[in-house]
Amino acid sequence: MINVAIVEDDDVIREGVKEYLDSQENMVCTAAKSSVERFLAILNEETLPDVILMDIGLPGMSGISGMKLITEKYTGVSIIMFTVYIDSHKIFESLCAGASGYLLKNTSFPDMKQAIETIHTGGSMMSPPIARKVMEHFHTGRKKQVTSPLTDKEKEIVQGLVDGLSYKMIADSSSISIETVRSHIKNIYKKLHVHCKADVIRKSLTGEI
Amino acid sequence: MINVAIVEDDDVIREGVKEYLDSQENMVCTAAKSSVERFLAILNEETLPDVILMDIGLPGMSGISGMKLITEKYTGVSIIMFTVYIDSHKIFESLCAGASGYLLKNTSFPDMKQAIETIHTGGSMMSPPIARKVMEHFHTGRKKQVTSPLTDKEKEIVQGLVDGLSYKMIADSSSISIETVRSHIKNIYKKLHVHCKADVIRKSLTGEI
DNA sequence: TCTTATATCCCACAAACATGGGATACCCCC
DNA sequence: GGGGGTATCCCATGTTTGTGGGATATAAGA
Repeated sequence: MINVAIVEDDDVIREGVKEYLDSQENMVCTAAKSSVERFLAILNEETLPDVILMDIGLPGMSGISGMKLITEKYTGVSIIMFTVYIDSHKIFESLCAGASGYLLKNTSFPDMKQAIETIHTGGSMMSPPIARKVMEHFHTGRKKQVTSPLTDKEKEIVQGLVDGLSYKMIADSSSISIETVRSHIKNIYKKLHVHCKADVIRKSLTGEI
Repeated sequence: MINVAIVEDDDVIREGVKEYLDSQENMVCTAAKSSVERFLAILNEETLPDVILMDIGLPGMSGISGMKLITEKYTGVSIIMFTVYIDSHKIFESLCAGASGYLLKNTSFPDMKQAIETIHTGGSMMSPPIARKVMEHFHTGRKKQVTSPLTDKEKEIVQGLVDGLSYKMIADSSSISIETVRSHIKNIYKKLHVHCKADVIRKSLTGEI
């Protein structure tokens, strides 16, 4: 049984969600409050739910501020932001503050149920437009390693090192002699001005190459 | 009608997915290739699909490298990474390289279909464990000390390794004997279940410790 | 009190790595 | 045609690392 709470000021939505959740055989809505303040007033170790559906635009304290307070005090509770905002700033503020999921209010009840189940089992769920924003956030970070002085073969060797393989294992996986691997590595060290494997791995993982 | 291509070296999976997609009334699998090289050989403006399902662990060029080539040349195509890797490094490398989705291979056919539809309409989809990793990436400042089984001294040694120092250099910088460093490292290896320095560095840099 | 974890040190041996030499062959470019 | 870069292989030598054994001391728990 998954204990769920909802903090949402719109009466129709809040009560509708509560009714739907209570009608599921594997979950129960233990609290349905219209503001963070009212929710905090009844929150303690005993009433702590597994998952909280939290609106962002609330009267009084915002859902994001509320989430920060709750996650600081109680570990182990997962919070799903439940809102109409597709605004990047609110999304990333929520994620950075510890949200485990981000659902838009147009999400269907079955999808909401699935999201709650997923998050309860350690996964995470975002509505597709939110996921798109998050993805695009990473896409902006691509532009650098055109400067890599390494050849494809050398990059392949480097990947082997990063994967924790020994020279022998790299040689086998590329079907070349260990001596060839050693030779490539000598050239890699020269190009990168390093003198040990650890440096190559660090440079690779930190994006320096 | 959504044109989909799949690049996957496992014959059973590739043909199974192709068959499933072709049996859907709103999509068609226009290409099913076993390597990036073979896919690129038939790829042009006419054969360009709407969505590409791309394996990461492929013989020859990796799916991530393949994606970089494709997204650089053709804009407007969406690529879903389709793989067994839950490794943070691979996830973020994929996202930064322009992936529009990230599905694990245990994804059901209906979920896969939904992901393709979602991505085709401008959304994005990640398997829940992947979404969790992405979310955790934003959760700054919490999580560290709960996941790390290492003591402060051991973390100090690990930092030395990450910085590319030899045992001797770590010993000097901490004003302890090299034998003590070796002893700590033996304990670190035991705790992390690894057998070489490279693994420790990778785990540290990818946030696994 | 006894065990456990931590931190400090030592020895010895084998495996892996770093570095210096080579060699051959291919390809591209001037 | 020759020089430069790449890819492939080999040898020798010394260093670093990995792993197995120890030892001592202290602090924290069961």
